[in-house]
Amino acid sequence: MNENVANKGDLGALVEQLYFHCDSSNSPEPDFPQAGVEMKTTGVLKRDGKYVAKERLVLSMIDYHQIVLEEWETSTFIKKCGLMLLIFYLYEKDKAVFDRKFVPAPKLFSFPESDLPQLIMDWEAIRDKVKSGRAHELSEGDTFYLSACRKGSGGEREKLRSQPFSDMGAKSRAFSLKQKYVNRILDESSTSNELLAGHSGAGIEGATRSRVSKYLGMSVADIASHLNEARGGANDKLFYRRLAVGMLGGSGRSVAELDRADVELKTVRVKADWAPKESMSFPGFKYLDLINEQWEDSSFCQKLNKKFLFVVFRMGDDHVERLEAVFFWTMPYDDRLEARRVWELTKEHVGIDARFLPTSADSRVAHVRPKAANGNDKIETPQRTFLVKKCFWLNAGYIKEVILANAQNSPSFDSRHR
DNA sequence: GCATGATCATGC
DNA sequence: GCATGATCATGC
Repeated sequence: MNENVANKGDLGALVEQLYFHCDSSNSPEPDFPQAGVEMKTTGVLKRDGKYVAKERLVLSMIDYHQIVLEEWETSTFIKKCGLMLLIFYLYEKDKAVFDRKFVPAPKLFSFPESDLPQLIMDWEAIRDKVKSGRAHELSEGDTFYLSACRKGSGGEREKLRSQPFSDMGAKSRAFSLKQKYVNRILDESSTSNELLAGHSGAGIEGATRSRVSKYLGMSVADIASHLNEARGGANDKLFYRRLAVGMLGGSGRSVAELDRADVELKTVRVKADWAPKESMSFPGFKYLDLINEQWEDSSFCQKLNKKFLFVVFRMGDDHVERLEAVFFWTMPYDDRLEARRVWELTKEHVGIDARFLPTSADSRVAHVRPKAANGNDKIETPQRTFLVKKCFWLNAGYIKEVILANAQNSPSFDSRHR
């Protein structure tokens, strides 16, 4: 056993061999078959006095040929990971594995009863995607707690696996618990294990639907008075977001239950014809960072791989703005490829002349535009010039497509708009 | 009326 | 001080 910081599996293997005197293996059986316990070693960071997950917790590999034959209760996954010994260590960069501290205390973990409805829905969503011959389209954004994350390193990473109902090769993936979900496991003080209080049986989608149903079709003015919210100044750009958060039962800027599931909340205001007033912005990038990044590691890619919750307000023909639609959305595979193309194009152009980046005419899906405090808010480019900060945007036209495809059930959806 | 550039308010 | 989510403003 060599002491190699780079080998991410080493610490787990060391603990298994030196402490528990057993072999590390990649078998579908739990690490301790007699006890039915799977051991997982994972890094944590300390933030504001609390332990938080360094990353998602990767569990067992997904066998595309096997999972389509399975049900949750008797699945390979639940056999292996139904009961886990979670061993945490404090991740400190550049520290050799032997020197790491094991904090907080290990935890014998099984999935809480209240999370099961959602976990099962997640597992089934992954299985059913493979069943429909779309294993190659899997995305972490497909699900809420349990996701299908990329797994494999170096050359292995690009190696494709076969899937049962399609000739397309699919990237190898493993079940994983989202980072935010692991944070909840770590958070001892976490009182609420509920999905959305009072609606746990329905999963996050169902719970969200029942939360907002009473507001659908209601005018913005009525919603605001219901929630005791008021528009701030003339430039209150977060008013609609506060309404959305309020309707979803959250406070401040976010809804705790959706945060834990790593859901990206987006409020969209559309005109009578369902066209958004604006394109949709994403976090800014630094020119100098972008040229050294890979797509998979870019923040744009990571955002687009999330599950989104759209809260759509529409200006009616009667000039009254209403809550028109609330729906979850995951970016379709082909559109993720197109977003990637725009990103790669941007990376290439930033390297040549950062003044000229893709505009909305260059792609159906995404473009690049400023996102800065003002005209003086500039950062350095590879050409050693300084340009105003920018970010990626999803085109308003693309967002319109998404909304039209998902808002059919809204109170005043009119098929003529399709 | 859209595309593009410019900027605001807020929370951490 | 900056990242974030969002909207304003202007020219074509």
